[in-house]
Amino acid sequence: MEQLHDNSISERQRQILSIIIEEYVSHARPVASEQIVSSYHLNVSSATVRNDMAELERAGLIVQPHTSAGRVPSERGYRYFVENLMRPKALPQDEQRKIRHQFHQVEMEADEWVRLAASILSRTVHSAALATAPRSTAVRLKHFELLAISDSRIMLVLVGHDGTVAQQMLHVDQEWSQEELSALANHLNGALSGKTSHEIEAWVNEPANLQSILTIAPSVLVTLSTMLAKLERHETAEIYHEGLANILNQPEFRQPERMQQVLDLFEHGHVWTSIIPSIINQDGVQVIIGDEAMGEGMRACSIVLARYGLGEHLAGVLGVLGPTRMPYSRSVSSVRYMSQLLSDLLQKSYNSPFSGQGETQSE
Amino acid sequence: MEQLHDNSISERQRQILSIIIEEYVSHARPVASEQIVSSYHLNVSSATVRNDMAELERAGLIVQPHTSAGRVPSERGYRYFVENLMRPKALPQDEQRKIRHQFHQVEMEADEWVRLAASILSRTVHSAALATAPRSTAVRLKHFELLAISDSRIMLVLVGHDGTVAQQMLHVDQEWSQEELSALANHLNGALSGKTSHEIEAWVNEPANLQSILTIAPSVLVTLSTMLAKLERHETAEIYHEGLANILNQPEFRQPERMQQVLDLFEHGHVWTSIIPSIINQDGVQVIIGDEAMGEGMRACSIVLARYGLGEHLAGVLGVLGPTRMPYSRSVSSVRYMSQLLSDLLQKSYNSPFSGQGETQSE
DNA sequence: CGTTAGCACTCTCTACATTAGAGTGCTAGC
DNA sequence: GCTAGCACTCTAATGTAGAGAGTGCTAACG
Repeated sequence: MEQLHDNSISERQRQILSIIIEEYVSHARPVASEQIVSSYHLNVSSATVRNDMAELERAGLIVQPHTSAGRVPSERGYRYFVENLMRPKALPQDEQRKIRHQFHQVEMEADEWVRLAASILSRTVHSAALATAPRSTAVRLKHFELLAISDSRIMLVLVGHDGTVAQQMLHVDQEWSQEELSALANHLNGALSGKTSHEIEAWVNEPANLQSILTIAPSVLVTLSTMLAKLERHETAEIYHEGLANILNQPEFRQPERMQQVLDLFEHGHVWTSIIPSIINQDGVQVIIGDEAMGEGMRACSIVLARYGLGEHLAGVLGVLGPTRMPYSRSVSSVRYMSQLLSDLLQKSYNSPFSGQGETQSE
Repeated sequence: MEQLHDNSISERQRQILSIIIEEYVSHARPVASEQIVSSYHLNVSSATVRNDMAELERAGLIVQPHTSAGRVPSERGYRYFVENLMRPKALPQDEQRKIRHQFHQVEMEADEWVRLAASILSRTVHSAALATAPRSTAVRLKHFELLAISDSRIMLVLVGHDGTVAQQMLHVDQEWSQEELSALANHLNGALSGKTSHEIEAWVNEPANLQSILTIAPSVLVTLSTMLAKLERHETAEIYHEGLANILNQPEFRQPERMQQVLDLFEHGHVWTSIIPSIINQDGVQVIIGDEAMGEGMRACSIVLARYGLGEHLAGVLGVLGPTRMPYSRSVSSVRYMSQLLSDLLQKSYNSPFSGQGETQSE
């Protein structure tokens, strides 16, 4: 049925591609035709497999490191596998139980859960794992403080209704006493508590609201609003990571420059800031292979990511990063299960008084 | 004059030890007697140097990887060098200028400075660098919030007078409404704002203070006090790090297990939590060689650390981590200079309204 | 007694040649 | 369309020899 659909890859060729990928992923060395017929009973000879491999190579799905070597999947090959061939099955029951057990063992907080999730992921998939703590997608201001730091600097600290915090320095050209600042903060807290970034923005535009307030009020308000907005977009989210050693030990990262790139990624992860917001807004597990989404030079790396959270209200991202030679099926299963699990835990823990406007629900 | 002082290491032998260390540090390969006399004019022959080297080996300061190889410094050798031989001179003027330039280029905040400091350190010393943001050594409560998260959980968020923040979850056996919690927080904020952890502790012990307050008040107060105390001890301090690739590329970290150890150190740095508080309370640059302070297995690593900050009030830690084969002299100079520079910057920036009780100073 | 030239000895490293073997592509035949 | 068979290519492993690096020791020298 599917034979014609993508030009002229026969069913058996697909099967061979699958085998090559599986074998290569687990043994990290080129796969030979003889090896395929002996390990899997295809009812054809190695010569036939060779012919098929020649075809797969022509289609750009596998490559040959050198003349007398077996075949290795190409990036396109992995992509094809992930999209058409692989069928990730759920994690085995006992593994699921073991994982759940670790979570239930100790009563913990969201941040700890996320850290634990990264740790477990990195171990089950044997690669690096990463995760961000859950954040509300619509943060409401709970309270903020203005602190006089020096003549020209004021620190603004805000607390969201969900407990998230953010700090930012404000530069002003006039000196303000702590008393003046506290008074201003008091006044504004009364008016703004419970508002979102948009609502604050709107409030500022009501001329009446700004009368008889200190002259720095506008800049304070703008800063407040943008800080809330940043929180919502997860721009300031801290990213937990774990298991770097797992992938840096892999043969493909022996070359110093490859290693350098991966480490850069984790030390000042500019890349994440572009990827994470896009993941947050999608359902399901996303697979990024090679340099598909990241800059050139992140070849040799793949990422499997998923969103977790409570519907619209609270969300985070978690996933694994490994070499392109990665067990995609297992990774996808693990990431999917873990995101589901984390969502469930959050559900139980935050049957959330702040999830909506006034709608408080209880069990 | 110093000849006798430590048993029978002659002046020339010390000189030879210095040369061996310098050479080995920069070229990463065992140093031969011939190499020493040809590169440095010692006015003696290689045979003499060999005799001295035999003696140095007997003293445990150098070792020989195999029979026909040159010598390599031992951990004791490095330690001896750091304590008796090396004289770190200030960084060259132009380098100092270049570094200062990077700081002055952009007006920044303390956190950014610290990050930049780590980044510069890692580049000037060519190893990994780490730094913690400055924290007050006596944090006063500015404000706190109680947030109803679910039936049995309350989140406590506190803001210090210097802008530091901390969050913690509280478990309670009774359900509290957000209104009740806010009222309690309001009341307590009024009474406690400006107090240190000790003062809060004392306040709690005044029986009169706890009358007619909600029953969860005591646990809230205890939590508040311990959170403040943790802040002061830098236990929750985030550690910036940079330049991991610099050291993981070094030949001594080729073995996977070595690499593993270093990465563990950075991923969940339990080690730091014990080292950092002890550094905070000392002046000057500390050098930790091999597994002197860290667990077994951190062989092959050395750390050079120093405190920076404003007298008693505000302090942080910064330093570099590299292989034991590290340019100690340069590291010490760099760390010293950087800590001085950071202290100066803080001095100028935080001519601090909150450094003492009420003593506000201005320029 | 400290220093040195000389030398034997040990060990490593490199180059080179050789071989074994892995794996393919192709051809001819079923 | 499949397969047996084979020539061809390239890699990886092995062995050998020689060069070179570096030492320790000894005997001689001031």
